[in-house]
Amino acid sequence: MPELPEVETTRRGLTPHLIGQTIKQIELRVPKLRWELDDKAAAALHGKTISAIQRRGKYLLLRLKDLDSSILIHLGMSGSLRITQPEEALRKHDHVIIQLTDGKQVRLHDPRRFGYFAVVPADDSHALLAHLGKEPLSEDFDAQYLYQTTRGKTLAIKNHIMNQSIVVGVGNIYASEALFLAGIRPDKPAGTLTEQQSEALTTFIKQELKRAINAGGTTLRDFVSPDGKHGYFQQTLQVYGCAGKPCRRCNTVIENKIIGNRASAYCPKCQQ
DNA sequence: CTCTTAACCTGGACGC
DNA sequence: TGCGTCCAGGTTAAGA
Repeated sequence: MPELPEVETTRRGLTPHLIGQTIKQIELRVPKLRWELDDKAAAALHGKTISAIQRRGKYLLLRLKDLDSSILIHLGMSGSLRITQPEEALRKHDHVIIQLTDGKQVRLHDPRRFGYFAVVPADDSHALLAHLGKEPLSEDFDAQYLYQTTRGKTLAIKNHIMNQSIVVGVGNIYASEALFLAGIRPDKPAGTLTEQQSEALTTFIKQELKRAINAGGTTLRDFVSPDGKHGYFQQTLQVYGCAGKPCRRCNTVIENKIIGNRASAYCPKCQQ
């Protein structure tokens, strides 16, 4: 579910509920998600006030007032965060509960448990954050940067733009969509990208991420933003999940190819 | 260093 | 209804 637009939608949904709120208790209901969870570190945050919620790539960071630690959350493949009242019944896979002093709770729900919850240094020196690439919606991420980083690379361009140490937040859906719009085959060796293609790809990555954020994210399976609304960007997907169907542009059947262990849908005619 | 592969997990869809 | 198989939005550790 969560690529950059879904994480950003989550951040925006949580912000009005969490800013200025104080943590009463953090309950870790499983010993580990992607990695071990640390009860002691979580307990040290009791009584602390949330001052801001930031996003870095697909990570969420809850900043805490007067503390040199932050809460780091990753939603993995199936994670979501919801604001609930304490009397609401716990669902299976509600793994982390942050109880706030105003009575509300934030629950991290993650069936596949590929997500993560940790207390990390507020200076973002943690290994998971330290080596992240550029934010795709920043001016830093431009055609020249993409072009330069692809030189000499033989791996597929789709894998390159999904590499979080190059550019963050782009996952399987938006990589597939941006490559379609740019007219580039997903398995094209990254090093063979022309400057013109780099320009187009950069433009469409930014465009699609922005459009998806404005639409409230893509709803696949059960993605729900913290206020319970569903995103509706899925209605505008051109190739992702469309294998076997006619291309919306030229009617050629959309093909599916496994690239880097991930399903990759593309139009064999529109994308070269 | 670059690249590929397997692994971590559960649940839903589908075929028989 | 039930069982087996396949697939899924991400990431990284290990191996080639």
